[in-house]
Amino acid sequence: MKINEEKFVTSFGKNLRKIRKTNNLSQEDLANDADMPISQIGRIERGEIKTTIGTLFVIAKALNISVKDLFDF
Amino acid sequence: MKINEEKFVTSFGKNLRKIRKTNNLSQEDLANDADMPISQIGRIERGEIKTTIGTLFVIAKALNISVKDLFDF
DNA sequence: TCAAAATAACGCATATATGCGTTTATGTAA
DNA sequence: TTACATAAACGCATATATGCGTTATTTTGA
Repeated sequence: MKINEEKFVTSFGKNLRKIRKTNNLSQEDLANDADMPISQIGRIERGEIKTTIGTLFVIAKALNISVKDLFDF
Repeated sequence: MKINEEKFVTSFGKNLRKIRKTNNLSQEDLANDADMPISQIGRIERGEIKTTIGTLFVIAKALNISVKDLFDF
């Protein structure tokens, strides 16, 4: 993918990790709350994949924040 | 997918369409600016698919807005 | 009503996200 | 160190987003 898009995806992952840690949740905790595999949380946080808005929705819900907040970086 | 997620995806699509029309762009215009197929824009706006954050990025860029703004609904 | 523009709705191949498991590496506290 | 928790890094099958056409349908303006 293009360089800027790549940067965006990694920034998103870092921001998600930051939010998760702020809430004192492990990847496993978040995975359980969002009802998704731990491995997927890891891949998203590392910026390996471009996750979908469906996943954004369930993650935001598990974190009790809005999807907008996931892009506050 | 779950009912709430479905609603979220359709809401997102409607919001994108609203933003696009506010900017007086046809689907073709936006598709050209974002360098993606017209059909994909249509499917996203109709809520048929759960697009990825990579696509969110290129669409937001084409609209000269931030990804956050795409979720302002 | 007519013509043109815009959008919807297909089909199909390919790329990639997801889901699930296992193994390795890293960090952290006793 | 040792033990434990956490995260990374794999592999693999399946579901789905994407890309690119083509054809219908709807909308819009003259």
